[in-house]
Amino acid sequence: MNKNRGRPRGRTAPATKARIAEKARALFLEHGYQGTTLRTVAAAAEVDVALIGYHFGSKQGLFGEAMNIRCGRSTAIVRALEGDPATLPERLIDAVTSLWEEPGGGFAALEPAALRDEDVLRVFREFLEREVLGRIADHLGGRYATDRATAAVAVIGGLIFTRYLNPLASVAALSAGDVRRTLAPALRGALRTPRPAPAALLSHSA
Amino acid sequence: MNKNRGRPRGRTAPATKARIAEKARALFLEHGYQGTTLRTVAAAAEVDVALIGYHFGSKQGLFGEAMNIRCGRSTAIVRALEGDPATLPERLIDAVTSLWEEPGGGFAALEPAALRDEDVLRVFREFLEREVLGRIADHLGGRYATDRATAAVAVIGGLIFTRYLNPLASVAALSAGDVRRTLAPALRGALRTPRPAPAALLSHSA
DNA sequence: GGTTTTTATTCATCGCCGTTGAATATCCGC
DNA sequence: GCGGATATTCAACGGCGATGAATAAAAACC
Repeated sequence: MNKNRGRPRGRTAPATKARIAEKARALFLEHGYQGTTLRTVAAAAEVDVALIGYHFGSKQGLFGEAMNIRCGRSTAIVRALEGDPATLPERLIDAVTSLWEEPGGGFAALEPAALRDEDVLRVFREFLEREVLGRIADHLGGRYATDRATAAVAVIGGLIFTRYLNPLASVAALSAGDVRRTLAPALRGALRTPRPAPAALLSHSA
Repeated sequence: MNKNRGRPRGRTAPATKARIAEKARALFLEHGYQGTTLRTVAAAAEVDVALIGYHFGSKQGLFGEAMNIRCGRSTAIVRALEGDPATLPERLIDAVTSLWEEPGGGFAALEPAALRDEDVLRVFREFLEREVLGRIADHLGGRYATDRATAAVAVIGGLIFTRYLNPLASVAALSAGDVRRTLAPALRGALRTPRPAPAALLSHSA
């Protein structure tokens, strides 16, 4: 009976999906994850709600795909790994700050308030685990690669946390260059191949 | 007509309200803000959902009252600052892990999911700024004290973030001793007095 | 070129959520 | 002992994310 149902004329698939993702991204950036409902996304894309489920499976799926469009699968990290190992810490830190702060960068417009819910945090967790830790460990290689990459990820996560997610005045106030200068020694320490721990450090404290 | 309706016998007000807040607190800590529904709180307190609205106004009101019960401050950081400067990073890291993991420790019961709420985040921000950054900067002294303390706080914030608030498998899986061993080089790098930056590092990247 | 399968879309509905208004039973000041 | 304040349950509302069925176009098949 109804007319609007069924596959529309001449629409080759991906245009609609891309339009949904685009509108969703704009709304997520403006109102955060919670503040964006599938129904408003559907309305913005002039589409039925259920189509979002069809294309993206769930709201989380939509969020993941919509946000990964422009943040480009973090090729920034990959690029940072190439080049002089002596200045690797500086390049990694720049990659992170530019991810947020470059005009086209993925998370530029994300309000701290938009970052607080569990689903968004999960995205960062997966980003850090897969894109950052995995690639750094692969790049380092050797006996302690995982330990060194873990330490590096903790430092990078600290930068993200104290500058963007839950900004401390003293970190957020730094320029990108200041961040590089201030945090590079820590990251360099994290990446350094560990000497077998001296006994003095093991008979540590309490 | 109905039987259970109306004010019950002999109940003077605040017992019920306190019971609700208590159950709510436990559930918020266990499942986070989102993961806790008013209906489960009501069920745990053996009360109708609407009574929560009556006593607390809204879910946020309930959260605020339930969580504001206590906040303990710790002197662990101060103690860590005393002693051999050579092993200061190790002591600082131990102070943080023991804050969470010691049985009586202040944040032991905080589930990661509780991070969602703005008030909880503010507690961590103030903890890092006042308790950690301030004390470390005071203790270090000298020309670059603030920069060095900022870097240290970023590393410590990274530990808190990647281990407790938004746990990455590779960080959360470490023992407290592993954390010390893995992260101490990064923290040591952060605390090192910076040499005036060589030009090679400033003409850095892109 | 007709038939079948796959793809893209809307429609209808489900169960849960937080909130709100009304009903009702007890307590308390007068 | 009566009238308002208080404490509680009941019932419903609108909005959310999800899902299954219906349907129409396109693609694949023979």
